[in-house]
Amino acid sequence: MSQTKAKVTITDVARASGVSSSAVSYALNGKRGVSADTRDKVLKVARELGWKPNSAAKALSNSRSRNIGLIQTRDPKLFAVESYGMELIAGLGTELEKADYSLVIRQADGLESEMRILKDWMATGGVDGVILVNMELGDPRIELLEQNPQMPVLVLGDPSLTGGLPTLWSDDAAAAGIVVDYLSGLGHTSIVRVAGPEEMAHTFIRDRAFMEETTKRGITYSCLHTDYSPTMGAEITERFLTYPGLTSAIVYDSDAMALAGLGVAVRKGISVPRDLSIISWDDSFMCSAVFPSLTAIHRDVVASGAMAAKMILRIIDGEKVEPQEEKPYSLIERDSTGPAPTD
Amino acid sequence: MSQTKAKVTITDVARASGVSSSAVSYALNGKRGVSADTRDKVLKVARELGWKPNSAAKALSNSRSRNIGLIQTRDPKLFAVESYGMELIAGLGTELEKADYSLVIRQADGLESEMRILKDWMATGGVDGVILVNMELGDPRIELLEQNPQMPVLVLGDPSLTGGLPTLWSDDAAAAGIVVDYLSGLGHTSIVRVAGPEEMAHTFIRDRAFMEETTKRGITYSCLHTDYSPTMGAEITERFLTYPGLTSAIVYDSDAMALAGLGVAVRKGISVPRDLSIISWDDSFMCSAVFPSLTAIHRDVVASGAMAAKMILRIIDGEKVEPQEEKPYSLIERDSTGPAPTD
DNA sequence: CATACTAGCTCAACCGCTTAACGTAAGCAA
DNA sequence: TTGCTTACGTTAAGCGGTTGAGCTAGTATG
Repeated sequence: MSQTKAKVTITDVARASGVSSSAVSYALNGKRGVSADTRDKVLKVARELGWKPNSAAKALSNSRSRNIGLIQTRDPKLFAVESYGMELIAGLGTELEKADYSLVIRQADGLESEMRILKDWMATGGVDGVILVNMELGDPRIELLEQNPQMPVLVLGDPSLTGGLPTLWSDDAAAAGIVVDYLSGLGHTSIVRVAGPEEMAHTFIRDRAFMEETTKRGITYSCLHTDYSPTMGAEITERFLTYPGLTSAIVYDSDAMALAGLGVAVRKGISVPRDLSIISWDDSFMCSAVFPSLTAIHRDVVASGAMAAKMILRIIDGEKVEPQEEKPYSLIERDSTGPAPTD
Repeated sequence: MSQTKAKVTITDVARASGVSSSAVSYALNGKRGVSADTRDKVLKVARELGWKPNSAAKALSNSRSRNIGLIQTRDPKLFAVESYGMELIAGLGTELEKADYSLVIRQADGLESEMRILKDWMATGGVDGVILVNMELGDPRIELLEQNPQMPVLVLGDPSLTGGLPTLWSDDAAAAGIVVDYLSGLGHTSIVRVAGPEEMAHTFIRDRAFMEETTKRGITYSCLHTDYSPTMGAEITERFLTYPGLTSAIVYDSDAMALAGLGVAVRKGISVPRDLSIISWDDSFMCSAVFPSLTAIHRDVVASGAMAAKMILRIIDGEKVEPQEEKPYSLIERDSTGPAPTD
């Protein structure tokens, strides 16, 4: 085995193959300027010596770090609650891997520190592009990135709220329609929604869509916003269920809250789905594992992550990328939903 | 506002403050060699121009990338199932952030590709240190890193299986003792364990510990290994519960499998905890949200991540770091465990 | 046969920052 | 005055690659 001693540089390869370092560079990068013989020789030597290009040198020389940046905001504890983050990373990661790109993750404890990190990346060239997630209403990141068009960016969020930046988005409004349709079809005339934080862009989109869809069908609709924590989801459920007959269906904006809500209902002796139907927005293994299993709005986050990776790479390559829609949500019917109770 | 036009380099700062670029470097890095006046001037100019050191240049010059590497193996879909990964990242991230380090994540689809990535990092200098997780028995990564002592590494795993490498470890054997003690105290005379994959180092440790602890107390113990998927956890539970009276307590190696197992039991009309006690190894919000809530072995993964970050940074700084133990596991008693049924 | 062109290679500059080595002037003691 | 420090700056080399501009020898062209 080749004992990788110290760092082996292009100069070592050059010396060992009896040519200049430029020739080595040409050979290794498949450029013209060297004969086939020399190229073979160099490649062979490089392989034997276990040469790999130093990433810093390469980055400095062609101003490309081969890094994609992703910033995690929100409370670390809450993060773990959601499968979204991990699935996204997995999807991004696998696809970036193929392009020999790395995913750089930084942790922010709010929009301000996220802005700082973004500015940092723009000034230091630490990443070749960024992916923005968890967009808020009037998000300052949009303006920042619009003002600095030299930094490739992909926003995961609704195009109506992301300025002119390239986006990958899910049609949450359509999904809201599916949910309302479905519940309405089961005879429910009232829907309660335990939503995410009000300032989140996707919450806003959903809020509006639910409002419209329920109004259209003459369904009573009421909505309370949470911080996405299961605890708060449980509290609100508790409050709603204290007055029986208030609603026959609750839609949760996350699987974690749906699970917590289900727990509350069961504890209160409320039968799901006989007395109460529950829908989880976002599907995960929990939804199918728990009893009764949870009807859920499903989307393939890993696939979206992979798609996002492909898009940001194209954007980095200078392509103009149009807003693209994810594979649409689908409703997975399980045991937590049923006909509205006939009182 | 300062319109960040193009990249601003140290040379720009030098020109603008009328000194050489070296003087600027000294000034900005707080080194001696410049007068207080000059230093102030330079700092002021740098701030005005919005200068930030180019990370590639800095990395090239002092052979420090300020990146810590973490490799995700395992099936992306399975990943999302566990909160462990995300919590670890969160813990690492917040702590690295303080030291102005970034977390670089790469996705591998097996040990071989993980080895490739590690070798890559060692040759390219892409990261200053790596954190190894999900250790397996006879893991080839140990040997690789031992042979290349120039690459700082921290292993998250039991010191008995990680050669001489620095480790941060949890005392799984002790926790196994706690579990067996607890169940034994409740009068259970038989324990079934739905474990993780056999090749995982921590599974091995737990296997051995459970075997010893149960033998010591004369408890019937049987164990089946899974791939950690909730599906497989459910299947095995199904199989075990087909013969009633086979066991009165099941311990699951992950919260996901525990939830799935609970679902199976409830569906079969088995009362938890009256007829069956369930313990989840690894606690998460699910365990408290579900009904009945799950008694669980708890550890603070976010805190461990933070500790791991501090350790790897010290290792990078050349300190010799002794194997360190995480805050010990604790058993959180909830509703899924109770006295053994008296037949 | 002189000229032009091209393939194959080397030189040297450059990416942006660090740092050892050196120069210079001021400060101080003898 | 000389000699020795010390403080403050500059120059230049180097980190490990890339790349435009030569240079040289071989081949095609008129």
